[in-house]
Amino acid sequence: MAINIPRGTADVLPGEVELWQYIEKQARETCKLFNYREIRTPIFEHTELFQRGVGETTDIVEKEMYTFIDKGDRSITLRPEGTAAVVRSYVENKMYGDPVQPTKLFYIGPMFRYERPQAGRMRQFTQFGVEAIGSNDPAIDAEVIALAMRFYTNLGLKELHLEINSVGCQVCRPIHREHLIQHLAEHKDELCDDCKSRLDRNPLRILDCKNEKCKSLTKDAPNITEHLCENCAPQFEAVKGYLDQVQIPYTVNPRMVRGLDYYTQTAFEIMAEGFGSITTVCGGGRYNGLVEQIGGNDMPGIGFALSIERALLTLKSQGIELPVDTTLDCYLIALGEEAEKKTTVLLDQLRAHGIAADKDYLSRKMKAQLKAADRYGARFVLIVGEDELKNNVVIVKNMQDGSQTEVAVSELISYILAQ
RNA sequence: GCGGUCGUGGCGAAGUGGUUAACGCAUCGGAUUGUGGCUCCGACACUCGUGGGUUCGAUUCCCAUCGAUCGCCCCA
Repeated sequence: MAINIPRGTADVLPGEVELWQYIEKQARETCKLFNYREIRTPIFEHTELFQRGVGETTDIVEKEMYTFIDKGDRSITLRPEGTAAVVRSYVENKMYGDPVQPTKLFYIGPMFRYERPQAGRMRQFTQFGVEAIGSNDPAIDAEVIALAMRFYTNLGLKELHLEINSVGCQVCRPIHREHLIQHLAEHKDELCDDCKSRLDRNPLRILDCKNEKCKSLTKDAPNITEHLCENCAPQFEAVKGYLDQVQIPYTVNPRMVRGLDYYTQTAFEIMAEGFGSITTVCGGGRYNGLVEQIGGNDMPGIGFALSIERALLTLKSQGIELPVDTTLDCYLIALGEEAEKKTTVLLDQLRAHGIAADKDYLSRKMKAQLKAADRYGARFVLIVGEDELKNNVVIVKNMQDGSQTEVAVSELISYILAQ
């Protein structure tokens, strides 16, 4: 019995990998435009990093981490998200001391969460994320959002929809939380089972419930955006103002919450018409307590993360074709043993001059070789038979229009390069 | 962790309690002895996911198991 791929993982095969390369290139170029620099951190970290950074009571830490004990008896975890690790590196490498500030970083890489796979949710998935650490300026909140929007619009995604909210800070959020619990406590029995447990664990989540009864119960629940403190309220207003100025449309969703503990103030999600039940294609927000939480100074930060898998699914469901090049410059066909030797030399010369070239290795008939050339998207087929060998020429067949000409072997490279 | 659907050649997809298991695509060969994308002809299944049960007989019925997929929870 053959061994198959672990659940929730996927092979990216030739044909699809070109789409990945294209998307990753777009991500890097967008970051370049916004002056964010790439950082690569390990795929595993000490478990404690995520327990402290992401939060003990989050679903990620409670039940979704790939954690194991290594041979040195250390508890290690495959990273379930990128922010905690980037902040760890920021603190460890004392980036707050860099002359250039704020610290603007991005990463692209695999993340791991143990859960049931479904459309757009895998156990190993790939996130592109951005972090700006060291500035509390609401303009940088808008910049981070603009970066994500620019990335998606450059890919050609349509019907993007930005939702933002402020989840407050250590001052106003606990107060709002208490208000909410008081409001809901009266109707506790009417809440759905999930929300009953949320009441203690994460009451803000109840506002986000899709259950109709819960929706009606929270209809006149206190709104955090109306009870932000004197720091958070103007911050939120300023972020919205900057978004208006760069003409990024948004809707305020006072019920939007983030699943990770470290978020403060600005929270946002980008939604898109997409696949299955999941439409969130980017999530992010400000995390002003996180750096300190991980052992650094009190430094503000903001970032987002998006999944390349979801981006690809969304592009596909919107029928958007990415411009990928899968052509081959030359395909060589040899007829006879002597010609075979000759094409081996020609192949090497073509490649040495930067011309992508290939030949048959399955002893197929000429007809089948031409078919193969066609499949490879070859622009030219170079044919060498006995006559050509004798005259020191090569037949160059243009696969677009079917025309062909004889070219002297000595002229071949320059002829192809001129095309 | 819970629920729905599904599991037949490389891929897609019919089908029946009884024996030669359709078809389409792809692949290979031929029509066209050195010329592709069109057409025609031909070739191509040691286990119909795995294990067990019912039966004279199961790929078809039942049970279990594994896997895939979609959804819930939660999130990217």
